[in-house]
Amino acid sequence: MARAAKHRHAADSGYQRGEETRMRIITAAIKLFGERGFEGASTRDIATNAGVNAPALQYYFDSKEGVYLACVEHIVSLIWEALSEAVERAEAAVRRGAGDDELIDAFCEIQAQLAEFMFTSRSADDWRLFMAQQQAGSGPIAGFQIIYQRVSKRMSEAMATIVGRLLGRPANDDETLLRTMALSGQLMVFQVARRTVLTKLDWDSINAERLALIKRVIREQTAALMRWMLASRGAARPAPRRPAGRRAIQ
Amino acid sequence: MARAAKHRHAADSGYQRGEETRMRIITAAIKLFGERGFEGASTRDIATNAGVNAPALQYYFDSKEGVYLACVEHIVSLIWEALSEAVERAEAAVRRGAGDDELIDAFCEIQAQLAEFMFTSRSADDWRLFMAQQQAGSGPIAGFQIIYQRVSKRMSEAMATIVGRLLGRPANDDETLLRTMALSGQLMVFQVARRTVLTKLDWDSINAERLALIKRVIREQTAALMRWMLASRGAARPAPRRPAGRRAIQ
DNA sequence: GAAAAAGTGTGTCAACTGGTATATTTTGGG
DNA sequence: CCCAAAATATACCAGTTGACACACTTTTTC
Repeated sequence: MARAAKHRHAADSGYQRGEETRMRIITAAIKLFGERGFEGASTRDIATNAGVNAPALQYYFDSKEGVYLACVEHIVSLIWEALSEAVERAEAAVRRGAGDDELIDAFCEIQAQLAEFMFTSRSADDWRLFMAQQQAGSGPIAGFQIIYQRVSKRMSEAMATIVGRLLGRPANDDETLLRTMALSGQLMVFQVARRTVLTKLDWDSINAERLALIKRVIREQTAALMRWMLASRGAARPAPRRPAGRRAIQ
Repeated sequence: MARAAKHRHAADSGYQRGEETRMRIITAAIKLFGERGFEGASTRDIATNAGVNAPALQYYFDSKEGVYLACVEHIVSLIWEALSEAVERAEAAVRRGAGDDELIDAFCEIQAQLAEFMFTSRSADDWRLFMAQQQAGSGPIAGFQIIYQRVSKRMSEAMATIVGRLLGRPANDDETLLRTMALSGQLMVFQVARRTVLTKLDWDSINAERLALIKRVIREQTAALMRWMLASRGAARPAPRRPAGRRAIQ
């Protein structure tokens, strides 16, 4: 919080109006950063879009980078708000040594919450693009990493721990982590390549029914994969030729 | 090809020197567009990096957007060069009504080729970032879609057809397409979120050994999922209790 | 070997960028 | 009501951007 002193704007003042415009700026910035990337979005456009004038950005956030980081903070807090419950449940399940089915369920629940948030959160389109730009390398990546880790690290550690349990491997094992990421990729692809998805399915948007379909597919496949992991646990690795898990199917 | 007339440069002239510098510009542009996005990369920087002066870009490509589209064309042709064989094999397997195992293998082979290309292609880092920027929405997206479809459409149709066969559903069915994409996501995540992957695994780069591990994980999980699809084919959806087909597994 | 085409270099422009200095207005507590 | 803090607005700066006009050199062709 040492940085806060630099701002001319006292973030925690009793003044309400300041907080409001601060929020308007962040909202507009997320949208424009998402659409055009960090360098592509000009501070002037952000200001106009937020209904303020250009120096307001310096007043509230010191610099363009400050605006960007404030956007990250805002998005991260939104995500965590949506995921914390599921993640904490998963952590608890692991701690108390829950059974395999329960672990699988906890994992799927995190994914389900994530999917729900990805597709239904208000202004989801805006921050999803923002995140995509970030992954692509746009913006002050160092600052992003620091802030983003708050939610990402904890979530993926919870997921990796579960996968590790099922595999009978350490949670920080290379293979465990890779498998966890591949699992997450099933859902992630719908966030990152949403445009491609919509085009290929000839969908105009994602309504409740379609979201339910996506969630079902992801859940089924994730559960199937995790049961497969369970079944092949301990099996000799280099010979996966034979039908190792006959009754591994649910 | 109507656009070609606009260029002062005759792309198919006998002149060799022109083609060379044209290529140097594209190479430099892919790198810079990838690092900084379409708007973040300046034509001057691209020119300097390519060892030419600024107006050369207008001379060869008419405009900044022209440079960008030429980059897309170049990348797409590289990708297709790497994937065409595997895709054509898959298409052939489908046509001749090959067995399930063979279809699964053909699918995995496409993924394997893609992985190989993603991680080992010369200057892979450059065009991967370029693609990531594109997916994020940076750059003249309309032009990209048109060009990119040349490879993307055919590849994903081949993959969807195989998945459809295994599921006993049409290839253009919503569920088929979603499952195909979720499958692809397992690999895609390593392209899109490579930075996250490297950080979480504490890897500095991806060497041959690590690539082999990734490919094995993806292949195993993809094959497992596809066998699961096969096994649950025809089973009543809400009650996947019975091990419907044990002979279906491999 | 000269004319024409292809390619390269120099100088310049108007538009826009992020940021600053500096009013002016609005707000809230005494 | 008053006045200091908070918030908003005006005018401006130096640097960069994409693009252009035009002169120059190299290569090909007849």
